[in-house]
Amino acid sequence: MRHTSFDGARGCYIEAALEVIADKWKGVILYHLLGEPKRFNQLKRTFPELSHRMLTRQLRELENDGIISRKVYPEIPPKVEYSLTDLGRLLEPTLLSLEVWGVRYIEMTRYSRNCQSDKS
Amino acid sequence: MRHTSFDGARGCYIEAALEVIADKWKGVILYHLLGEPKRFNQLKRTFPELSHRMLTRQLRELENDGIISRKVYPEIPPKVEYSLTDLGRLLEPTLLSLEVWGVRYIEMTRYSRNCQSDKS
DNA sequence: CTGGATCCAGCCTGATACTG
DNA sequence: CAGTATCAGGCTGGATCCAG
Repeated sequence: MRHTSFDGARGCYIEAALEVIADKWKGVILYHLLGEPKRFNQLKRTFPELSHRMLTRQLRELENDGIISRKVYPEIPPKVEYSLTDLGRLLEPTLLSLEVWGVRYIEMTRYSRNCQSDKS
Repeated sequence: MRHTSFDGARGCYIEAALEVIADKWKGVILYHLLGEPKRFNQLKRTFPELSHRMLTRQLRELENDGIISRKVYPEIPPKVEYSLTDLGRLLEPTLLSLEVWGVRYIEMTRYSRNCQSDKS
């Protein structure tokens, strides 16, 4: 939306794309949704550092942008599943490409970090 | 594919990647550096919405992350050129892929924005 | 031209409490 | 379980000034 003057047509598309997914959490969320649909708490557990509120917001935004879809099961207790839309699934090559780059990045910068995903 | 293990530690790489480039401006800057090296003001003019301060910061961060390199010409007035490093250039497929997605995104969301402007 | 430092308003975020 | 509302505090980014 806040898409204003730019240096030409070329930047437009990537800017639009970045506007939607250029966010660490969004990217990671989308990445984790590449597989099967996930429930809210499932995602929440996946990202301990991501607060409840933020996760909610990110999911909302992604949903509004048509990248993920939210399926509510009218049950008690509530059950909601998030999955990629067709549009979201189109991001798969990009995300995987980014992951590949991430590997290179860590290699080349000799990042001596451990890939522990559990920080709970 | 290992689509079943997206919950695991594999997220590390994409997380690392997103941590570095998951920023609208960084992405756009990198995109525009895919071509020839650019000077500071050149970039600044390219992104009117991006403030002097932010551009400086983003460039610094990208530089520190080894994605772009900064070449200073010891002249008066100063001249500095920014270009992609080898690592940064590895992002090209990802960025282009993202751009392609951006096209789809705009199409599918029926974004009625006009991306035809002049190319400078 | 490039870019650092400072000030300050505004947004954003996490925590918490509450609803269905 | 899933999600919203509220609020205080921190962080961020823009504007500005200064420097090489």
